[in-house]
Parts: sequence; structure tokens; C-alpha cells
Amino acid sequence: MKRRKEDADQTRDALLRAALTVFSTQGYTASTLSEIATTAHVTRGALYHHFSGKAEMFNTLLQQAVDQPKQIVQVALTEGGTFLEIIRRVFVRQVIAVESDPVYRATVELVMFKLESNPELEPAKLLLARGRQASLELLQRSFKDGQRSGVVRKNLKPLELARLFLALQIGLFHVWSSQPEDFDLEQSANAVAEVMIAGIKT
Amino acid sequence: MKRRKEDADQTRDALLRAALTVFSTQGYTASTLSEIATTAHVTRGALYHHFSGKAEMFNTLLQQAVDQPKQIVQVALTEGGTFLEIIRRVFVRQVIAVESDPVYRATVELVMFKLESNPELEPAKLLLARGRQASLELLQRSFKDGQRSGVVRKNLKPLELARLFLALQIGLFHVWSSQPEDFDLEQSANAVAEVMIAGIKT
DNA sequence: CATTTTACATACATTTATGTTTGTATAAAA
DNA sequence: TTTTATACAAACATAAATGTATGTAAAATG
Repeated sequence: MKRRKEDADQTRDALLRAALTVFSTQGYTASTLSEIATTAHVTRGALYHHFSGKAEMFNTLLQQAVDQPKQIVQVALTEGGTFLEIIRRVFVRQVIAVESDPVYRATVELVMFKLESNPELEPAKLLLARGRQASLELLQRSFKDGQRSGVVRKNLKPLELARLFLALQIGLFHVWSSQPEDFDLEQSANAVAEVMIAGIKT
Repeated sequence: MKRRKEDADQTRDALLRAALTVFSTQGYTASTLSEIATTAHVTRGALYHHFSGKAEMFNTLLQQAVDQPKQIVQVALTEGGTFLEIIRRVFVRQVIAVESDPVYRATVELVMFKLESNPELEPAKLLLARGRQASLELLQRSFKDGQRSGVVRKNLKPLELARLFLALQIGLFHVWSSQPEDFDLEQSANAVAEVMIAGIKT
């Protein structure tokens, strides 16, 4: 029995959700299209109808997650405050976002820590690299401003400061991700942010 | 023609090196025993003679890499110095170790950032988790001592400090690993360590 | 109402990796 | 020197995943 267009969209969504689930548990490479299809309660026929294959599903998932960090920066900027306050807000919120949104979390974990080298995923990797590069440059400019206005120590290069910021975020997420149960991410993010601020302010 | 015992050991080593190479380029899951064997200039027959399969090869590789960080701590302790000096030395050296030893680096990158979920690798994951847990506890005790002796701020819990230390190491390595070319790891490690020290000292 | 798409399911052909088995030349042991 | 164990290579059998091709009922289109 044929479905209506809205039903088809629903099938597509179910397939994407199933893909994320299967990717997260089996890993990308070991994930089979059969399992994704059956998890979504359809057959591979439906999957091939909606997507060209595994890589396209992955790219679709990824695309949904790359915008999140930028939005957080936008919001934090509109709220105003001192430079260090903004930096701190962005840091903490970006870390927490990953805890509150399970889909976002699964995607980030998958992409950052659980993706084996794979030629067919190079475009995805590039997308991510560009995103990180953009963040790095934005942070670098911010810290340069911070130094100009005198609130940030000047013996550290803006680039190093930006890397420190990123490294702390990624590392904190990594450590939490490996043992989420006994770990209050928000609290840790605040503690870590405090040390970072204390370490870089004049 | 049959080889002598020493030749056999050589074959085994070649297989392990080949495995690391192939794992690093193709990822664990996508790596095939055929490719590992041919990379080592033998056939799968030799591989199956020396190892029970892919997982055993991986575990063997991993085992070689888990001891490294501990040794660095041992050495750094014997050299003496103030608490903050030791912390800084350990931090920087552990980060740098990964740059100077290509085999160690490849293993760590593989294990930390490029290992998709895989039931047959659970023992390996456990091995690593235990190692990290041990580091965490050691660091925690160290920071507690540091606080008792008054050189470390007391408004942060030792556990948080230990996580901060680990997160910085992991994050820095992660950021560097994604773009090693335009990045002096030693310099960054020192810069980061300095900020960390500045952020936690009284 | 007739026709054409759409949204899948089903069946098939091909490929590829795996584990095992068998064969064999040589080194080591007795 | 005879025997046995070692270190592999080569062949085989099996399983599993992929992509494609075909079938089909219902929805959309005119």
C-alpha cells in the first residue's frame, strides 16, 4: 500500500533517526543498511529510495549539527556583558548544548571520537574542519580585541588562546563523554571556565 | 621455505607494524586482514599463524601504548621541583611524547579519536578506561596535596582540577592532531600549561 | 476516469572478507 | 639420522553486505 507524501517524509525521518542510532551503537563502518532499515521498520528498498547510500545519510545527519555552535555565539553576543563574561557564556553553553540535546550529542560524539578514517567521508570531514577553522578565527579575533581592551594578558598570542579555548571544550566533552554518569557537565564546565578565565585575565 | 625462530619474530613484528599502518589509514573496522598481510609482505596464512585475528592484533598494539604516560610521571617525580613545576613537566611531556614517537602517536590517535563502537574491542576500551581512571585518581591526590601545601587555590575540588588537566591534554592533542602541520605542539603545550598553572595557583 | 508517478517491497547477482583446512619445506629435537 | 614441530602459502567453503532490477498498489495528475 502506497503512502502519501507526508508519510514518506515520516519514513525518511525515521530512517535518519535509525541511522543515528545504529551509527552510534555499531559505528559507521560496521553499520549495515539492512539494520538501519529494519530499525526504522522498513526495508532497504525504502532506504535506497530516499538516500543514495550510507554516506548520504551520514552527511545529512552531520549537516543538522554543524550550525548549532554558531547559533550559540550569536545569542550570547546579543545578550551583551563584558568580554570575559561573553567568553565564559559561550564556552559553557556550547559544552552544555551537547548534554541537553541527545541527537546533537550523538552526532558530535560520533563525528569527533568515533569516526574511523574513511575516504567516502572526506567531504564530511572537510565540512567539520572548515567549521572548526571558522570558530578558531572568530575566537582569535575576539581574544585580540580582549587584549586590546586590556582585559586579557598580552603574553599569549591570540591564536594560542583560541586553541586553548577549543582544546578545553573538546577535552572536557571527551572526558565527560567517556563517563557521563558520575559527572555533572554543567558544573564542570563552569569550574573549567573559571580556571580558564583566571588564567588569561590580566 | 621455512624460517628460523628469529625470522618468525621478525614476521610477527612486520605484521604488527603493518596492522598499525593499515588501521591508521583505513580505520579498524574497514581494515582487512588481507591488506595487513600484504602490507607486511606475507599472506593471511602467516597472520593467522601468529594471531587469532584482527582483535588480537589490535590489543597487542594497544598494550604497547598504555604504559607510556605512567613512565613519564615516574621520571618527572624523580626529578623533583615544586609541585607546580612537576605538574607542568608532566603535562608538557605527556603531550609531547605523542609528537616524538610516531608509533605511539598513531596508536593514541587511533584509540582515542578513530575507534568506532565495536563489541569485540570492549576489552581494549576497558583497559584504556582503567588507565585513565588511574591517572585521574593520581592527579586528584596530587592536587589535594597541592591544596594542602597551599600552592593551589582551594575553591576548586581536586576532582575538577584533575579533569581539567586531562581535558586540556586530550583537547590539545585533538586540536593538534587535526592540523599538525601549522602547529608547534611543544610551544602550545607550554602556553596552555602556563595558563592552567596561572588559573589554579593561589 | 485514464494515466503516470511515487513509495516502497522483494528477489537476484556480485563482491568481498572471513575462518578453516590442507599442503609443504625446513628447522629443531631426539 | 629419523622424527616431529614450526612457519608459512594456497585453496576452499561460507557468510554477509551491496547495488540493482523488477514488481506493485496506491496516490497524484490531467
